[in-house]
Amino acid sequence: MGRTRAFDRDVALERALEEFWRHGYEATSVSGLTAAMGINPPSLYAAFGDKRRLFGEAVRRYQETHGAFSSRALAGEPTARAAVERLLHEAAEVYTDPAHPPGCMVISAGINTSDAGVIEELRGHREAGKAAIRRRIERDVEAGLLPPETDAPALATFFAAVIQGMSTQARDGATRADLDAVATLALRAWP
Amino acid sequence: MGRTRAFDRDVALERALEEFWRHGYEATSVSGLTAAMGINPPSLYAAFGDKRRLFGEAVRRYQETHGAFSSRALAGEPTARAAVERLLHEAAEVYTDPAHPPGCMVISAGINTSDAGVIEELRGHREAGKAAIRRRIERDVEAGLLPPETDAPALATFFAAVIQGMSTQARDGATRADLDAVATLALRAWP
DNA sequence: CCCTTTTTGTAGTGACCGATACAAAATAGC
DNA sequence: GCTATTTTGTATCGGTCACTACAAAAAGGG
Repeated sequence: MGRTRAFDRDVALERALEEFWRHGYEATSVSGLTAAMGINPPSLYAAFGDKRRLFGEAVRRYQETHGAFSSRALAGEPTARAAVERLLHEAAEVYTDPAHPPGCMVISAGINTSDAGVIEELRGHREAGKAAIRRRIERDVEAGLLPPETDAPALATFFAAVIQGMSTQARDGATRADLDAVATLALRAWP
Repeated sequence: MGRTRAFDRDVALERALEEFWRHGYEATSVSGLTAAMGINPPSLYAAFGDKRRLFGEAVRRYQETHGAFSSRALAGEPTARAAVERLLHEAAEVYTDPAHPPGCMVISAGINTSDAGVIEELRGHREAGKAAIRRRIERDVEAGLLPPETDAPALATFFAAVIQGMSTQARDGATRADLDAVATLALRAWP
């Protein structure tokens, strides 16, 4: 019972996600959000709580859609080498896709915000991504596919850093070809 | 003639620089600046013009002090390989120095700001840094120290991306040892 | 001393921030 | 149709933003 909602909650969330992606958490204003979502402030607050919770939902949606290539790449290849290679080249593709803002939302949206909860939430996702790379490499070490002296944590930090650098390069206007070249060079570090 | 200034302009500028370095351009408020500089708003505006021009002076000062290791490394080694190696390892040291904010101000301070002038100014510095790496590599190619098929632009983009990734990792709490390992791995891509 | 110039602290300016009060409008159950 | 419930648009809240008007205070030149 009651008046039915006049907007599509999922579509509005996707619009909000892209605002946060492009401008970051703090630089995204509620008026900018409502304009992008095509609704008024009371509708936003009734449907999503407040700006902070809307951001939380946007991050979750991002991880399940635009950012899901990462866990798919790490889980869907027979070797760690192939998994990381796919991860880097898919990052090159996604980060420069003109259909949405450049780079990675989890990497950039929390930079230069004062909300410690936002910073920690995104940092947690980045650390989880780094740990996933490390575990995928360790799996191949234990399986005998990589030398036992392989430094999986250092490699994971390295590839995480390369991916974060690719995100920044994409925001600076790098093309997919530029980032594919970065990915290829980074793989020369493979043990 | 006239009342003498009661604060040291250079010291105040360094304090402002660190505020911009830690919080970025937009997230740094004038009240935060005046608190860090130990002065009141009229003194800030009389001495530096406005927030935007103070930021410009802070960036110039950063390039001449904390960020000067970059051009020194590229100019002070006999080979491009040694220059880039020094560049990466000095970045690892500077980005994690607890005496000042982590990471690189030129890389992080402009992220998620709406002022297009600020974004463009910092992007210009980043592009100049990338171009300096490329020219240093090209010099060794022309001198016969590197194979003629060496892709200097791609290598420059790669090392620029690694440095930007190291800056983000430093902001996420990476240690100097972590970043030294990243630097060592990145150098495996050397032709 | 007095006059001019510059800096200082106080106390604000209008604009925008995130978040809401309120009542009209729209739906469901009876 | 009537009531209860939810959403809607308008208009606004107190707080903070970058910035400044103003006058007292502090210096130099005569």
